Amino acid sequence: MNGPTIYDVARESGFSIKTVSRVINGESGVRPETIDRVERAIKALDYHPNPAAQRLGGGKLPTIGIVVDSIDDPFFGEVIAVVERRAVEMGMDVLVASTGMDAVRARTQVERLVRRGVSALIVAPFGDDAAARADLPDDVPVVVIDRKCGIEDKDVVRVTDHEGAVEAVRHLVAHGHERIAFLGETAEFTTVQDRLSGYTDALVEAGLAVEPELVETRCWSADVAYPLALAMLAPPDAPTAVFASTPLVGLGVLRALKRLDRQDVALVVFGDFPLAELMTPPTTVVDQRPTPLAHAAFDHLARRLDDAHAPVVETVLPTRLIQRGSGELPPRETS
Amino acid sequence: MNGPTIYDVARESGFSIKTVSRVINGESGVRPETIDRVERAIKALDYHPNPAAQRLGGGKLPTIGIVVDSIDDPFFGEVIAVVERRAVEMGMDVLVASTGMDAVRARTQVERLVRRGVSALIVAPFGDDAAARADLPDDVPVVVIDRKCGIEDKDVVRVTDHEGAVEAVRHLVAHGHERIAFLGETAEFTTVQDRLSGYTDALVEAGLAVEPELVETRCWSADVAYPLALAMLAPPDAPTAVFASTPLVGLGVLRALKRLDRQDVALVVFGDFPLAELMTPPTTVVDQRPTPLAHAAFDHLARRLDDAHAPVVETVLPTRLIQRGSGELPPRETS
DNA sequence: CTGAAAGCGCTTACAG
DNA sequence: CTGAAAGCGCTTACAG
Repeated sequence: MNGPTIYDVARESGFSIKTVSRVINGESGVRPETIDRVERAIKALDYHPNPAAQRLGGGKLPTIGIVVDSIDDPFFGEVIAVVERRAVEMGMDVLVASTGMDAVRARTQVERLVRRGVSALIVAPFGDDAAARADLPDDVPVVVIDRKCGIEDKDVVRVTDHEGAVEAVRHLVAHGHERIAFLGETAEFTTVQDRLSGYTDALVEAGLAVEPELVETRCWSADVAYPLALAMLAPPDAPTAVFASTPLVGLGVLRALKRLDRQDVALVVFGDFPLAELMTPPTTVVDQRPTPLAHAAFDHLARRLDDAHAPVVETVLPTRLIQRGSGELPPRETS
Repeated sequence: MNGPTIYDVARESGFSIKTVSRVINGESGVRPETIDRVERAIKALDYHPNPAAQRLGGGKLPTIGIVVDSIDDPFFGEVIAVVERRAVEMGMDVLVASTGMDAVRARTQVERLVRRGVSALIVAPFGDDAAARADLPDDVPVVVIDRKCGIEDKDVVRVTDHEGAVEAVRHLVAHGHERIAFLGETAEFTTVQDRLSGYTDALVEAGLAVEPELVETRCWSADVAYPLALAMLAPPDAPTAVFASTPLVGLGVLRALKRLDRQDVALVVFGDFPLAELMTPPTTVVDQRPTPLAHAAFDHLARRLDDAHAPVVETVLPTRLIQRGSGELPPRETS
């Protein structure tokens, strides 16, 4: 039931286990010929190091931990998919953990993964800035994704939240809208705060008033967003356009529009989502492109695994406006 | 940097490490008072057993491995989300692995997880029956999900593929359709074979002809399904209804319908998907309900973790037809 | 009901 | 450039 151990490889190759260990870990200062013989023995025996023993001996597990809001969120699903693929390529595997948007659980999940001995962590922090910062370990490489949360001592990969929101709202303005609603999640997140300030800035830039009754920041989930969107869009003096700060919020808005049987409300959603192109009209989005984001995060991870003291970097990826129809609707005639 | 060990707990509680070990593992034959004192010490020190040491000592890792086609598939995403939540409840964590629909990779992924020492595995097998069977280990509990692949010696949780397909096609027949297309993935899978036979059986039952040119089984992905659906639906004598064997295929069909600007083709998709209700018309589906399936799989896992020799069971969950509009369209007038 | 010993398969110092 | 020793933190037999 158990495979060959380092002792078997040592015997087979004629060297000591220490030398085999050196070869496995790619340490320098081993004669090429020795490396060759050891590798031959490893192949011959189909030897694979025991990760638990590696860890206990003093190393880390060949494992990457990833902590996200929820695994079945399409955005994070794509991120995890990319990370898993890249990890497998380097012979590592991936431990997933979700926070369920619960700050306490976010903390315990990170703690558990660190205790497990993961080599590195990719984390979408959750909670207020202070909590998010406190949750992250200092003895394990961490790459923060999606939200900065005021974290300065870790590598961060995020998108241009502010600029993306500005672009979205400018786009609506350019199509003639003057009364544009903002629907978003709680303002606890830097991300959403940035998107909200982008919204505000774009309005001011266009010389339009920021109407507080058109700003709704309590959309925690699609289910919560739905009635709030309904309330916002049902009245005769409803806004002619909506900017939704996340795909989940956008989903709530789309449900409300369907319910109201309205296809004349302009909509731009921050974050692309599957089937957006199949809506009627197809949904215009600001794409945050999870795949490049995940690749960038993994690149940083690999770099830091190589050199724990590499300088901290923050990568801010550009978003991209994808015009599909809903964002190009003209303002409807107000009754 | 390192937390307390079992020795610290032994010292703190006044017992030996063996007794502490007994308490940790819930072994019987320990005095209640002893248990109490040890647990108190564990709490006081905030002790957590080192998983790598547990594993190396002879146990398994408190870890569940899950192998699926792809992590960003909404169906599997939901399954993984449920499994992760349940696992965390029992203090275990989750290693994810994707096959990318590649039989070779399916094998190596399972092998890797077993080598890592996971306590149990949840696997959506990939490949032909013989390969799928050969891939699964016998020394680790395995629960097979979604596809049976002729596996008889493992717990299996799947849905009523045949009956679900029959119900879908009957539904279309009941709404007056006589020319119903089948679009699906390769016939390599039992799952799709069952859905195809359900389609055929329902047609025969209704006294309708099975027209080979209406059966397309080469839809590997949404991208492949799209042109095939286009080719099937563009001609003037196109079928009036479509049964899509998976959500991915359904997506291809929806794109084709959008492209053809047709809202009068009846459609039932096997497998629910997000935003189905927001299509025009809303998409009628046969829901395979990933959440109950995942819970059932986890229940089996927990049972087998308790008793490795529990009898093998196969759970077949019922599907559910959700009428949303697209499946209730009447046949269009043929030109 | 409890404990002392040996061992799991690696790694880290430390030698030479 | 290579190796012998000790130790990581648990568990499994085996005693008593």
